[in-house]
Amino acid sequence: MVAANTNRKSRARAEAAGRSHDPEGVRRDILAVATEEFADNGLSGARVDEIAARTQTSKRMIYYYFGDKEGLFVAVLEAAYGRIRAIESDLDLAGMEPAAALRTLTEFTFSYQNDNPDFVRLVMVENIHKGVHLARSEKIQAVNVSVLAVLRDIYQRGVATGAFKAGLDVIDIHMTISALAFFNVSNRATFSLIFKRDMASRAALARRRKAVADTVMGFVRPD
Amino acid sequence: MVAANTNRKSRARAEAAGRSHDPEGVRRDILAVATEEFADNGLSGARVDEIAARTQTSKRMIYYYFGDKEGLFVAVLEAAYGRIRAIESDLDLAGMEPAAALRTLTEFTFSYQNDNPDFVRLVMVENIHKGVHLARSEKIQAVNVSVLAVLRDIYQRGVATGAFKAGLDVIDIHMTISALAFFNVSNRATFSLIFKRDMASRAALARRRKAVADTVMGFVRPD
DNA sequence: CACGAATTTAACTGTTTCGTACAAAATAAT
DNA sequence: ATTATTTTGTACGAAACAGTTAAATTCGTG
Repeated sequence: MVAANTNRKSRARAEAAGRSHDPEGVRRDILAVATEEFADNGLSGARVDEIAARTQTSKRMIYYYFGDKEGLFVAVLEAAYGRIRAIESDLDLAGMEPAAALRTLTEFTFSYQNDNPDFVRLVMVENIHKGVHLARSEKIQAVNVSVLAVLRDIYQRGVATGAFKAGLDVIDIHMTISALAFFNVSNRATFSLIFKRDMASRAALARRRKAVADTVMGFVRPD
Repeated sequence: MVAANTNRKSRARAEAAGRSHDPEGVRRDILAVATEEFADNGLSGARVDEIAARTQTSKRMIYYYFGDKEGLFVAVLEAAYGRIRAIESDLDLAGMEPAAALRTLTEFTFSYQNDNPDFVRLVMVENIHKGVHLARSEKIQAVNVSVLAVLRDIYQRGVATGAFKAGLDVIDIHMTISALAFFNVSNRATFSLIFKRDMASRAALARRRKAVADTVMGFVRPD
């Protein structure tokens, strides 16, 4: 009942000395490369051979650990969703004043998506495929509901103090935040091309982040 | 200087009688099928053989008219952008009161994107590919700036009457409208899966359309 | 109606790509 | 010591796939 080679000591040794048995390290290596490859080229566009070539290991190991290409994609999605959840739970918004908390949450979401275009692009790819891989994964389903709890707390406190308009749907608010943050990454190529607008520079991001936060605050503002 | 087989009479005859030479009809047929196929499966995921099989014509004609798979994709994008521009220019917002005009424009955009998921999905696909096909097409570049002129007129009139807050960027407003309308289609699969929210029913769309319009109005509303 | 240009048909080519087979060895757990 | 897990490496099969060759048909035009 002891976890195989996953305890800290043996793993650390394996990595440091370049030892040969390090299943978790191999998985991480494959997942990191596959994340980039799927984010760049989509599910059909990504090449298993190319992923294998860019890892420290071989194609054989991809199939050993992930079964097939789609299994690898599911694992990549799970890892990506896992990362954002881990970071989200680090935010301490319960102690802040409602308006400040909502603005902070919005700006954090915006910054996270912009700092992690691979996550956004994976979600785009998964949506092109109608969410079938997400649906297949049990791990992910429970993940993102935690954001809603945080937001619900902020909103209810805001309504109580009169800072926010009553009667809004928390999922609506979340959708608005997500949409505005997501679009800046997902549609950057076509939008900036058509409207000749830089969307990736530090200054442009700061400007847009403020506009997005203002938009969200405008939505919850009482009449 | 007379256009070959493209005048109305001969085309109509060709279609009606099932005649063999009908270049424009063949192009339309291919484009219609390819639009669905690319929107469903992405650029790499779409299969030329599958597109060919679903047309009335053969694979060879795809290459005859569009050169290669990417050429076909560019043509599909051009046609999709062309359609939205054609409809947008039909809206008569110049005569409306600024607030009503902005709300109408927002709701129209929302409805158009939701009624035309293939358009949204094509734009997603193109963004996965960093906009390289859009960049290659001269036709599209000039297209979408017309929306900005309409929006600029509305906004300036609204500022003049005091209905809107001054100092906003028209592209920012457009981006907000686009993001909120787009997301409802682009991320429907993953979002509705995670948050167990129906986003496609008539009632859900009406609700969300109002929320989106309220959000936009909140953004331009004076302090 | 002749003749060159445009359009269409049908079978074919060569490569890419996912996934596996085979054969064996190093390492870890018990 | 023995059993299970992890790793290496190459080569290969079979299907999927984008794109082509070449000839035939139809059409506009003089």
